[in-house]
Amino acid sequence: MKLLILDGNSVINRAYFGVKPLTNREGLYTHAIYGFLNILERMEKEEQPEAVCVAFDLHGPTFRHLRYEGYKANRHGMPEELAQQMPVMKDVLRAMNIPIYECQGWEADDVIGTVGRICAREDWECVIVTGDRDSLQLIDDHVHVKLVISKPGQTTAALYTEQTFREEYGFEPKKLIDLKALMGDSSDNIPGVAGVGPKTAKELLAKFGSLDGVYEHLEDPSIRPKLREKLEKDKENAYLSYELATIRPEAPIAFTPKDAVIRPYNRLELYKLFQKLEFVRLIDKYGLRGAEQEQPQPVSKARVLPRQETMPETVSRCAAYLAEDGSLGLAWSEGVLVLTPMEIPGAGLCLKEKELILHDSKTAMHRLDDLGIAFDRCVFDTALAAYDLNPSQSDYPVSKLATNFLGISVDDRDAGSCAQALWNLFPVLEQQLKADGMQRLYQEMELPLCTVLYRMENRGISIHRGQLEQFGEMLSQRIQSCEELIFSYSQERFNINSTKQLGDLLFDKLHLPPVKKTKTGYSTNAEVLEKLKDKHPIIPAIMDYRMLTKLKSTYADGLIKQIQKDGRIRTTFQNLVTATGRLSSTEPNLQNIPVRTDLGAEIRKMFVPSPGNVLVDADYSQIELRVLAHIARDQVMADAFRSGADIHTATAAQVFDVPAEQVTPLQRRHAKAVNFGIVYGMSEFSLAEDIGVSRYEAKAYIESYLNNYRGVRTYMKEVVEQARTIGYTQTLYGRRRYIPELKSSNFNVRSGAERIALNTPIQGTAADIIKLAMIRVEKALEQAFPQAKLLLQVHDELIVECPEAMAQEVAALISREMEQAADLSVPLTAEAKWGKSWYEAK
DNA sequence: GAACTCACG
DNA sequence: ACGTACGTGAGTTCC
Repeated sequence: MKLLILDGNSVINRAYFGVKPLTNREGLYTHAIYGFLNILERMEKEEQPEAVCVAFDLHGPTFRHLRYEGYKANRHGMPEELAQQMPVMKDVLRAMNIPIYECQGWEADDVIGTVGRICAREDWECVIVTGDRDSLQLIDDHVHVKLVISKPGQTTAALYTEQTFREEYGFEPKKLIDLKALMGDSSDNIPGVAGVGPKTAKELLAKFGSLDGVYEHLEDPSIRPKLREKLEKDKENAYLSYELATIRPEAPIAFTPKDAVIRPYNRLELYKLFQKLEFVRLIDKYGLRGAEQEQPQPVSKARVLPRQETMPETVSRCAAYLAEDGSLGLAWSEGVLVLTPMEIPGAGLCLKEKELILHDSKTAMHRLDDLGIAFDRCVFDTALAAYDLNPSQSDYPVSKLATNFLGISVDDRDAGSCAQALWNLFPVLEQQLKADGMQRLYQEMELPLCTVLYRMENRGISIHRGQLEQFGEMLSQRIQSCEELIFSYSQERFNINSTKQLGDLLFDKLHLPPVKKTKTGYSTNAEVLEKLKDKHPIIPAIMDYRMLTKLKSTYADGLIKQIQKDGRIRTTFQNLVTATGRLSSTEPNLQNIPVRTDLGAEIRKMFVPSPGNVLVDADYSQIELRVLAHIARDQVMADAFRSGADIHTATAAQVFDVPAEQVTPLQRRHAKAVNFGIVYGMSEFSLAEDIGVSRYEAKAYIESYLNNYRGVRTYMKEVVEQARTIGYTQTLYGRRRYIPELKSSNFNVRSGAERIALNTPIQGTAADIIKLAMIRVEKALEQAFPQAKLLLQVHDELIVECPEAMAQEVAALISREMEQAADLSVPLTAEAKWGKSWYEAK
């Protein structure tokens, strides 16, 4: 068992100097707290302790800590910005249920030493986190020190054990006191012996072993007369320094390691504090989103199961967890079993006919595959359930769920504890899903989809490597001539990829008018370049360069790297990532393959079917607007869709009050922009920007739009209002997203939240519908055309490969299944095409 | 690691 | 008066 104790003053001091000053809108400094939490999180991750606590000096950050950092302290001994953060820091720790130890008349070091000694007595390992080398004297076989070293931009920590200390210093940790007694420590007001520095002190110790040893051998001939004189003169100081440097591990504190065992956060308190500190990202990171609405969790809902030698074959349901190191934990109603990676092959494990509880089932299925363990049915995925309960978190490790839902502490590396936790989490999460009205969403959409995604990932898609390489070579040539053109204009060579260098050239040397600024300098993005393209011939060349290098590095070179031995590329579909319920795609991302430019779309020619097959590509037509028409119950928009008309033309006809036949292409283009913008909660400013009309005109468009689509106007207002009241917004199928920022007093934060509240039900419902469609398509193909395989999903589009001969029928089946996936008040249409490449099928 | 840019729906 | 469109992932530069 391991306890982590932070030297609070030292750590917050490191944090304070390690990050840029930051205040919240009330002017309260927050950066030291942020940095402290960062270090705490890092240390917990690296050390995986069972218990955590913090020691503080009672009088706040001391003069010596600051001097140590080279900081010129004011007359109060510490900067106001740090002093201010101390009480809030302690509040945060209290909300995290991390005990704080401090003791009148005793320094934090003494308290830490005391804690270390008690740990040793109870056979706990104690790891001290500090930025201060003083604590190194406490090292023994139970006590280790994690020394935090902050360099600009990064913070690392080195673990010191007896051995590593000895390697660095050449003597035992306790002798650090003798060293200090001799050399002193100006930052700590320890005088030492005048004229004796680190080098001499080390030499003396190496020879005579200790301070006493040095004075016993004062007459030793190896001590030069001058040095002997200094030592004699400051003997008293040396022994005083010895006392001062000695940490006294006898502070009168009530402590046992059990007091510090990691407990669940006080979620509501921590949530409120993070809100106050405006640590919005931490709210998600700590899984606190929606904490306002929750009932307090019971202390512990977990059952501890006894370890067993084997799992009986009669067990019909079990939880299985694969730890990072490859060991497998199994937990069932009576017991828990752990198999190390070495034991797994010989265990003859068969999980067929068992109902499995998995954590991130899609990944788990791949890994079980790799191990050759047969399995069949996953009845619950704990990570997926946690994601559905709150999709805004950054990740869903078992440790986090165990803390939040069971009130226990679990090490993510311990397969047995994790399996046990999964077993215990299952009923709790299921109950919570039910309570939040997401049981059907989970059982009928999310869980079945995992198997579909798992199969799609296994299948991959075939890529024409040769053509892709050829395309890359062509790009290289074009990039080179583009570069030459740019340098002929710039009169100097520079790194075109560097926005800093490019900005300097365009706006300082060539004196082009800066259009926009970023946090760090001039903006040079496509939008800016577009506005400048007529002002200097270098601009179009840069635009070309950007396009070409993007295609080369991300797509040509990037995809080639990912091609596997069988000529296929396999993406990972992330189903636990987005806040809206969409999927995402990584390594590689196959959801952002170019299509908008002709040259980019060439990439799609390299995505090809297996021999003898075709790719069928089916996409929903205007699914988000149809969803909007349905959810907003907008009769006018619904009628437009029912009539089968082009929605942008119909919108233009409404907005500009002309017959549909008389809508000009420009009017249609503007109406299309409004249709899109509405879905995102766009302002008139942005619309004006987008379509190049005055703000005044843009406002008139929106007004006219909302006057015609009355249902949409009402919806926009009501959906935000409801979200503010209940704390979350939801899709047609009950998927939730908590949006606490709706109550922010910061205009920007609140406005952003309102747009999210408006957009999420639309984007999320569309995502739900295509998920249902995927399950239907996979099933229908399996039955009717088993050679046809679903390969990719791109938000509103499915890509299937099938033998050429059945293309037409398969296409018809896919579009039918997609269209019937949801029953809305407007028709849902999906068009399917096919061809010998993705390019042709689109 | 943060910032910037750009690819997609 | 504010600052100005939702959701993603990847490559590059710079501190």
